[in-house]
Amino acid sequence: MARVGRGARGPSLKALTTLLAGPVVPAARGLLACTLSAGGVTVRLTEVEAYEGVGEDPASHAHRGRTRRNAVMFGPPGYAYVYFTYGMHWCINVVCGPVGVASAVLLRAGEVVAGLDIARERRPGVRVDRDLARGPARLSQALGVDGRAGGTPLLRGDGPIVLRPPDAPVDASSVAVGPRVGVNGGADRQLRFWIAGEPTVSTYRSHVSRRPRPTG
DNA sequence: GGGCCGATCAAG
DNA sequence: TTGATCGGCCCA
Repeated sequence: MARVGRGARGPSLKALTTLLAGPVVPAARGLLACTLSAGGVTVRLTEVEAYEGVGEDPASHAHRGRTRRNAVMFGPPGYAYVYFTYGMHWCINVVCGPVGVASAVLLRAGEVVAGLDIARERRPGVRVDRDLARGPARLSQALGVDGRAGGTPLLRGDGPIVLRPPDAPVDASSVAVGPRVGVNGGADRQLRFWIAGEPTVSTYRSHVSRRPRPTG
């Protein structure tokens, strides 16, 4: 769909900036295959989830309106919303939409493409490189990202986290869609996007378990 | 001021 | 299947 000229070259930084300022679904799709660099490690994003803003998406942190915690979501696009959950995990979001619209994209998984040694150090016990950034909290841990990176710009290139457009665009036919993970409200909506066939995608909960009833 | 729950992960 | 572990948010 996206006709980006210049051969196999992906979208420009400017194009990505524009994309993030718009509706969250195209923004989420456009974040696939982008690279994210922090703390000496670079990952290629393989799985993301879109979250709408106030009112329409019960699963969104901004659903109930603006609070001190989610204030970044209401700001300009292209900034990091980093939140802490389950008493131990950090997760990274890219703020989307214009100022006042609190949509965001949760970065769920990626493939480590640079800084492999550092990522392995940050995630001791991981046997397979595929698992280094497989899952939102793992992704943050591999990059060494925590709450301190919250509210910083991602596209400017001078912050703790640097987001760059993909080297090569993702073919639309290779993007898979499904329901979001661990979401109660709005679970029926198809707002999770990943690159089909990527081993780094956390597909273990891609759909409801279909285990047959023991006794019928 | 108190209690509950969460956009998770890893081990049994 | 369940424990770990703590900040945000709701209710009193």
